[in-house]
Amino acid sequence: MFAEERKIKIAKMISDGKSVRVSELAKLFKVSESTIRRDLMSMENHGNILRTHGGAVSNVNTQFEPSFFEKQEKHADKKDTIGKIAAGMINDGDTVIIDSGTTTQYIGKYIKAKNITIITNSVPLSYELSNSEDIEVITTGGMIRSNTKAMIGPTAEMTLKQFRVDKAFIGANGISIECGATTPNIIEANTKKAMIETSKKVYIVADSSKFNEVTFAFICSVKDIDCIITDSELSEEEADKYRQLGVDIITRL
Amino acid sequence: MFAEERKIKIAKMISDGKSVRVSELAKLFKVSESTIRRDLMSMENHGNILRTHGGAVSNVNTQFEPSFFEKQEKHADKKDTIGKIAAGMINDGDTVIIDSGTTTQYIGKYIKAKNITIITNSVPLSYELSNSEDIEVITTGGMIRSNTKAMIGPTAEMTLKQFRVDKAFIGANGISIECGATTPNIIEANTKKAMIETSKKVYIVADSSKFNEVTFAFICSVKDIDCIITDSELSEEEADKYRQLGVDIITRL
DNA sequence: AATATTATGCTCATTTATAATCACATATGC
DNA sequence: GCATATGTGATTATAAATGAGCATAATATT
Repeated sequence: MFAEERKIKIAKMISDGKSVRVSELAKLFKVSESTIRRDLMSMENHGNILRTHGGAVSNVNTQFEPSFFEKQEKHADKKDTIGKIAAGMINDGDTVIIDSGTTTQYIGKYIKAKNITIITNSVPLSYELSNSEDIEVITTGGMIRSNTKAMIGPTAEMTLKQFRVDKAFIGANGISIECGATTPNIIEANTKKAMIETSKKVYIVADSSKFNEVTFAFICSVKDIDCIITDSELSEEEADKYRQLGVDIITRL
Repeated sequence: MFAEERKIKIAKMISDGKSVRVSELAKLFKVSESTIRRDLMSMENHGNILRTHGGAVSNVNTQFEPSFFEKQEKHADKKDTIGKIAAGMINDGDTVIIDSGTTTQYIGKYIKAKNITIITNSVPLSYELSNSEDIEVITTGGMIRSNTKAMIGPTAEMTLKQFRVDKAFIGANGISIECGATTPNIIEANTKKAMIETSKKVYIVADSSKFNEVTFAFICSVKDIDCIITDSELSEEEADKYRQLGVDIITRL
């Protein structure tokens, strides 16, 4: 490992939003702390990190615009857990679709499976996943919605028709027994429909606040859903309603 | 084994994401370390790689952190100017293809035209452009190459076939009168070909170090090119050779 | 507030890689 | 044939990267 490679990796860790510690980096790269300090010093001189006592943090707004992250802030810890649960459903060798969205975004950081293929219509997620050596990433293409960074529309749907995958993780803004899964944008809804048609097994990921909500555009009815991954604040009575319709409800690891 | 063959092989190793060591390359090719160093030096001057103490690494895994690497990346200022010139070619209402790559990436920040549609296969560029209200962004989709963050392959080509645009800005690693435009990766070359077929007018963007270089995979011949945007270090004699073949050469604003 | 703990900057020594030579061989053009 | 250019290998002084030791500075604990 060259000094430059090490610095690039450190820069990546920091720009991913993680803060780093000198001691940890030294262990991770198997070099002395002096070396790590020198790395951080040169990186700070180049301008993109901010050193702290004990390590370093990012000093710029990371690649994703604030509005995108602001959204993520709401229910962030719940979404994080949901992401972790969903990632655990992915096995070695799987082919998977991951929808764009603030909740599905969290799945990426917890994927441990090797040798998997992921199709996604999320620009930031595709970027993140493509840094992993164990994941082949395919994007759907399509028009980008500027606020969600989702690739949608006929192009995305055409791409999805070319594939057949094991599992699809779909986000939704509303879930109800009567109206199924819904989302505000009709084009995005169509893209989600195409994802569902492409997958053998359909997982809906949505925090508990989305239940008993109905938004504008229809994605699918409850019977089309194999499994809903949500957080533990969903009441047992509510969960049972879905279970009686044959939908698995998972609320914890 | 010719020197050029050796360089091409080294370039391929690096563009596959591997880092290379001078000592290993010397053993592998059965030449002295001096020779390997000379190879790497010339490759670095051509902007293809980033040398390190002991070897070299790829210089293209850096797209989301431009400010950190700008100083380290060779020809950054030239690429910046080229990007500015290219952006000036885009008029209000145009439909445009922008290829992935370190040079084309610079086009994004200078686009001033309103009400335009941009098709791109670059993940970071699509992200950046989608923040602009005046630009409709469409991505090609496809497999992501982890080091360049380019979406390539049959999916990308299929998407491109659905459209017809006014202008395409294509990057290339080598340009020569005899061999036309070339690039190291054959799948990426095919995607570039599809872009060229989709566009009425073809612009090649490449700094002057790319001239009289030939890399592995063929993109298009000189006669397929309408205009080459490069920097002012290209000699007038060289430029005239292309002009005589009907190619516009632009080296400054 | 005093003290303990931890992190830092600095210097130095060691290892390893590099640039700058020179020398030699092999093409290329006149 | 001769001059010139190009590619290569060997040599060596110079430079870069690293780790260790230690006094000083920053944080944590009592």
